[in-house]
Amino acid sequence: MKLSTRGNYGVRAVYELACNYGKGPIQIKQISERQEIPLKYLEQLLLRLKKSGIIESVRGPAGGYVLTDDPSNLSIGKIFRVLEGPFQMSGCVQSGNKDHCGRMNNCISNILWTQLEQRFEQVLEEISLLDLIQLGCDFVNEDTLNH
Amino acid sequence: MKLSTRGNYGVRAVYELACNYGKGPIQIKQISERQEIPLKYLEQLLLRLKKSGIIESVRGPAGGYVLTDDPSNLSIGKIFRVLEGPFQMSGCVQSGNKDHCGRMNNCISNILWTQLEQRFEQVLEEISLLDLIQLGCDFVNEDTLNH
DNA sequence: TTTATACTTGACTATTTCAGTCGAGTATAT
DNA sequence: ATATACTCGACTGAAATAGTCAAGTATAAA
Repeated sequence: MKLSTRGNYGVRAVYELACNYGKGPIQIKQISERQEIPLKYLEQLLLRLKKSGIIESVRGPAGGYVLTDDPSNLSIGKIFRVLEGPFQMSGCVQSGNKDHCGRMNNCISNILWTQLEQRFEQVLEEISLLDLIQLGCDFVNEDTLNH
Repeated sequence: MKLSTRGNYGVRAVYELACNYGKGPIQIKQISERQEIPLKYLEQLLLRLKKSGIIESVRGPAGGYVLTDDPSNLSIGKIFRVLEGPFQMSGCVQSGNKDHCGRMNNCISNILWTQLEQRFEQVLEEISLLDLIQLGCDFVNEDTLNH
């Protein structure tokens, strides 16, 4: 059960923007260096995050990326969904998909997988970028995450 | 965030055994047909489940597979772990892995990913095969899964 | 003791995704 | 003008996925 690096990279990149929220743009090169993410790969990820509306770009000298909204309004689930798509426990069942796959009615997948997907997404939804900032850069308070 | 078919197939296959718990072995061919899982692929999965101790095999005519333990003692998380490995939010951080990756201390991944992994596994751990049986083949009671 | 049944094992394969690279292009502040 | 910094499309090697194929081995029953 391995998730790709994209969500991981994405959260770390946006975290850099969140730390600087309200203080102007941060350059992609800076993010790349601080978070040790390959620059050209990061470009792709930030572009997708921009198209989704999570971040904005400022072109030209002294440009960079900024967060469009307050860190408290951005969950890590939203970042994951943009970069990795929604959770899918199986090909035939997607959250909210009501289409029948032919054996829908004697398939235990039916609601079980949908439920699991929803609960996974819920876990990601509960943590905001503000939480990450407040917990500090170098260490995360386990109690808060456990809530 | 797509999980492979193996966990899905695995739960469905073991579900067939769980329904027949205490009533003798079920043949792989039967599982394959009822759950519409490719026979040769299913062989691989059942072999792994057998080696992990979750199921046992009986060779020869009238043979097949049986669950080694009561359905109430088997979580779907255990099946997933055998067939897909533990949750990994990224390559560098695994639950319980205390090795340093060089930038461990200024990496927000550090405890965050570990926490997420644990909470995901917890979700899978909460649902037993008995739950699945009791909820019935054709429909799953959402309230129980939401608990 | 043969035989049919059913699990066991290893090797092989096509397709897709991942993770990343490369190179050219566009917008803009100075 | 020009240097800076984001944009975009195409390309690539490696790995995982989702299977298939072809041989085994163990055993109950005739």
